[in-house]
Amino acid sequence: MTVRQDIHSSGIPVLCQSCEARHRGVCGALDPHQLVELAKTSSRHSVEPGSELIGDAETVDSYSNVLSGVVKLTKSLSDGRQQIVGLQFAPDFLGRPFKVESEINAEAATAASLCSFPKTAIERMMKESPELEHRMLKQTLNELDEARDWMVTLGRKSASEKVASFLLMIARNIDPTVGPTARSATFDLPLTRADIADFLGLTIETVSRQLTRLRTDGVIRIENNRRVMVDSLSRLEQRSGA
Amino acid sequence: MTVRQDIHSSGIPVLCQSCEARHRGVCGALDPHQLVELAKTSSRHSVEPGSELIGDAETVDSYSNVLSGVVKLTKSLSDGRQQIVGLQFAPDFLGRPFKVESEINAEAATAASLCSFPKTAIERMMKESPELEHRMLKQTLNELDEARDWMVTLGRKSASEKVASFLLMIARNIDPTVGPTARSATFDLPLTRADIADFLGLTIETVSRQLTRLRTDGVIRIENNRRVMVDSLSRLEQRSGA
DNA sequence: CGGTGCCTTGAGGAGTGTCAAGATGGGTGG
DNA sequence: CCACCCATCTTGACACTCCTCAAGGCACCG
Repeated sequence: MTVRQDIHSSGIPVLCQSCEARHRGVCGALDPHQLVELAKTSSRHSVEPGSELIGDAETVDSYSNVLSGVVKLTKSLSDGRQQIVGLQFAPDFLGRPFKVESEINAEAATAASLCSFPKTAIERMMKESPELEHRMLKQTLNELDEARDWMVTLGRKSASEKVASFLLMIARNIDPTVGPTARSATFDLPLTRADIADFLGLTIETVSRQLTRLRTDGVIRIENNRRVMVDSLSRLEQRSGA
Repeated sequence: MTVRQDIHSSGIPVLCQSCEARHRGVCGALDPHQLVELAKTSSRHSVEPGSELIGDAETVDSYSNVLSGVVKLTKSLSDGRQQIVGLQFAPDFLGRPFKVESEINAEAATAASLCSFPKTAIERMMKESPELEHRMLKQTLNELDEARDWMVTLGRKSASEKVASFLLMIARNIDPTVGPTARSATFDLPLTRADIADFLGLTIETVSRQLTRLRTDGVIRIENNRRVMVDSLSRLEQRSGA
């Protein structure tokens, strides 16, 4: 036991030993030596809801792993209309390789903790480690699949289907007890009504009305405007347009 | 001259010698030996508009490069509502690595020519050639950027802004003379009104009305329902919401 | 010359946005 | 502990955009 543990954790930076990104995230592609190198220039930090992570200047020359919380990726039109184009959960990788400037903004939707490292460090390692680039490719492909799923929602679903679809997606990402066979779910919404509206291409009022309707129809229960209980996920799914 | 040509083309399969994908596409990542290997199992073929390329069975175990024409990627809801989630132009790569079944359909929007090869061949080469995976990552990141741009269009733009945005995007992809500084453009629409509607999350009628409005306002001219002339791209851009 | 797709145009209505008011809840300071 | 404030959320009335349904035009083809 002690020997096995020594084998597995020998040389792994303290910072990384209990880090989820080392397993399911991109850091899983790195060997102990590379982890040590990366950890030298890495730092964990916590951010408050609303903190700007990428966008108007600031942290443009670093990448991060999301360790907890939810980060929203947004794009805006010149007149202020906004659209959320992605949500990142742990242990997603945050940043856009091979591009100096991003037209995307990233903002903490909830309290969140991140592990950040300089762009140059990761980009150097990507050149050396095909496995790292392989993981990046896989995550990017997954994000592309998600983006295309949401394009269907944005383009072709009604307001009530959009809200139901959103709740389903959050349930699957937030409630750790929700597997493929789960029948019910409980979770705190990581987004305000305004964020949900920006995610679904609706207004705050429409989101609120649809949530009220789902509540009065007995599909969901809501506590404190944030906590949502879904007794029958399949009933919710029926309303999501599938 | 002859010597130089010999150097550059020595050992390159005939199939590939004049192929655009060898320059701007993923095949640019392969060395002559690998090209020869891949070409052994590759085949070019032309398809007619409407041909199903990925989807209900058929060619699920092969990848392709788009050599000419336009391919539309679609997703559908169970009740038949459809959304186009991407358009592929030459020399884009077509296919979803690391996944057995795709929930995406691909269909030729115009007459198109493709170069296809077995999944296994590419996947083997990706393991051997980091450069190939690097190119795949870059294309995937670009597609993700495009998808997110369209999410803004789908979620936050009005019908007239959507149609203007669509025309701009097509102009930039189709008319070879359109650079960043071009003031005007002429092109054939690669999509029917129904396709445009599926792309923009609108109905055929709304698309038609908005095109008519752009025409009566003098922003575009249309011949034969397909050929579009834009005298002032900046006027069109003003109407795209930017 | 009549079909058959594809596109356009019109009239009317449903669904969502807009504007405005009021409710709720969490935090702060007295 | 209560009073107050502020942000967030809900609800209502109305307007407008876009969808639905229906008819008609146009080009291509047998």
